[in-house]
Amino acid sequence: MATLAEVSNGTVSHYLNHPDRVSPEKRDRIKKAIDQLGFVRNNAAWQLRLGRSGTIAYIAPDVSNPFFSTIAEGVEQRAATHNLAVFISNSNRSRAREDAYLDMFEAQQVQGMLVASHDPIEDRLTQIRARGIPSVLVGQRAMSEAQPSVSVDDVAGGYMAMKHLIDLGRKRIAFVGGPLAIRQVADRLEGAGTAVREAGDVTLEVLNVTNRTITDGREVGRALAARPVNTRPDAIFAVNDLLALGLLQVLVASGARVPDDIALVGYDDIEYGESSIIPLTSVRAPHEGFGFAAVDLLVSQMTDEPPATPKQLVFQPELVVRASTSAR
Amino acid sequence: MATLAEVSNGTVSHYLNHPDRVSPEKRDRIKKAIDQLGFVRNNAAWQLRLGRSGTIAYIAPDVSNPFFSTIAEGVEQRAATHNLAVFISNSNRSRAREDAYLDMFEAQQVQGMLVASHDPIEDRLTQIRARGIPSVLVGQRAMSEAQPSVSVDDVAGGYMAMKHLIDLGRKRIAFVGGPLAIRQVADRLEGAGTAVREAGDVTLEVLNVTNRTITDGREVGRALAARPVNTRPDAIFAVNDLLALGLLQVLVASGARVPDDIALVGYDDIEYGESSIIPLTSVRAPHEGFGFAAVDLLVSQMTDEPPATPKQLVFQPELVVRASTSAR
DNA sequence: TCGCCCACTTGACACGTTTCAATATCTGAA
DNA sequence: TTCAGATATTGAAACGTGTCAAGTGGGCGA
Repeated sequence: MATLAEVSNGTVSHYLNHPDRVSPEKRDRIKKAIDQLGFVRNNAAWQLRLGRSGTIAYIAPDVSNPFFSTIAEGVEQRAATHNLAVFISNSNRSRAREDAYLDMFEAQQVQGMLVASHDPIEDRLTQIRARGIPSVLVGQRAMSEAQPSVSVDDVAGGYMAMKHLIDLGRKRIAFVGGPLAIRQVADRLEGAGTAVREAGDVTLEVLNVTNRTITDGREVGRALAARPVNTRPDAIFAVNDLLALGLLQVLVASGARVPDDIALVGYDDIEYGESSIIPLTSVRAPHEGFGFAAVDLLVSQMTDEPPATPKQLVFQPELVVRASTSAR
Repeated sequence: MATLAEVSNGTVSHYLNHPDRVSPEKRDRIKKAIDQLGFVRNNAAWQLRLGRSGTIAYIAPDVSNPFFSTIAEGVEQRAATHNLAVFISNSNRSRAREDAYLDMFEAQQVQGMLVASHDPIEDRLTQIRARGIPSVLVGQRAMSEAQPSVSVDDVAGGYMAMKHLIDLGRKRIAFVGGPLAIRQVADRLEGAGTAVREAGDVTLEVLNVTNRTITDGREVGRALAARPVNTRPDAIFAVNDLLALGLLQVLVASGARVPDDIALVGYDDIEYGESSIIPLTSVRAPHEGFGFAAVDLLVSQMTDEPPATPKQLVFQPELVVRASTSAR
């Protein structure tokens, strides 16, 4: 490359990084050579020399869940303003793949990681941080003070959802979600439990699932539909919208009237909830703000400024009431 | 690192790559040093030395469209079996960002790219291929023989959808989609047009949109709802499910009966179509197979085996009829 | 004892870039 | 004319790894 333009590679480097420092004549020669060869700067070498990669990673448990892909979009947008590229990856809810990606990104020398995980992963992130790569936990409040996180107050969200159902006069309420080892799930259930205890005369049944997908929702829906009518719950709080959509689909198909027979509340307020069979009441967290805030927090760590905002950002959710809990 | 274990870096390298070639004693010393330092192989240097990165890229126009995120999942899964990591990126339907990502991935020395684009991008891919990085066009059939692609027969799909509406007896049909510069859109319209011409007594109105999102669908929906009833179409073919969902939502809210007043067909058969207000009739392409096939095609190029399958894979779509076109 | 082979280890080099000190060339003022 | 200073260019060093030829030493057979 440098030889084709008949200049030293030092000059080529200057051309690329400080074009003003190179004479118009060589500038031309180099430009011509670049075009001719279709030259692209080798990033591996560049990284090696500079010691930084200009990239950050976003690890999501499930890209096909709109909740996470919406966040991804916010992340990308904000990262672009910082001249950072984002590697999105999909752990498919598998801790093993999460680990593999963490390893890979560390080797890849990303400058920071945004990790949305369902598993307890803070220890791992602490190790990685010790080796110089900062991270932000997304969607799960960090236990440790040192670990920044961006999350929703899930206890409040759970309370909100359950209170709403109770205020509608429902008595036999089901909570669909799991596993309880997942922090977000446990928190939402905790909030819900508080509301139930306050009410006094309401029973709460917990229906466990493993994956929190539409498919899981359908399965629980079928199980409920198979029950004798008088043992069915009269309201359901689903731990996320995907589950709620699956439930809704099967319940409606089986002839149950929503919300008359069964009222339904979801969580996350994904875009498709609004256009579902019965538009879905849901607990909404500000998705876009999520991505933005996470990137800002990460960047403030990367640049070593003392972060202006508190390290653990907790958004307050809000309840969006739609047809699935209110007769039209 | 090497100094801590008191061995040469050559030995460390052997330990990492040919552990059998290093004595048990040093093996221990090195292992200890690795643990103590939390050593992770520097990927930049590794890449630089080896000249390959072990990664491929998947560029999608819109990660939040489930059609693309479902493909992403298939891609990941298949790539994992080849020991390849996948960088997913989101061009947000912007050609400029698409270009930026192509540059970045080339500099990153990915070993191959899967590109799902709405824009004519083959020239760009040809250049990149000339510099040694193979690619597979996803969702759009390549014009050039040399460019592998995985796509759906969109002309057939468009024909199918329109034929279905015509067979229902609909006469004033609208096609919602755009811009026509997008190959997929043009193909689907072409197929639809053929069905209309065959029928003879059916009129086709084309309603243009720019982004093919739920939001765009809602907008067109509002415009239609504002029309006097007798000038409204009695059936709509939306160029993708997102549009269809947006349309559906607004039309139903405005009191139109679907499918009685207006029948509606979408395209892609995303998961949420089935659980929408009125379950959506749609043209289905095998998403998962898509991702698998694309990775296989890419790998066969990377390894230089003559690819066993033909280079341009075209899947045949199938029509999934649901409530939005059939009274229950 | 000598020589040979084997197992293990080493050190130098290369990959493609940036940076930096050093050199070469030019400009304008004294 | 000379010299200080600016400007333009160069070459070497360094980043962290894998590879390879070369080296060390030990064991074993003759």
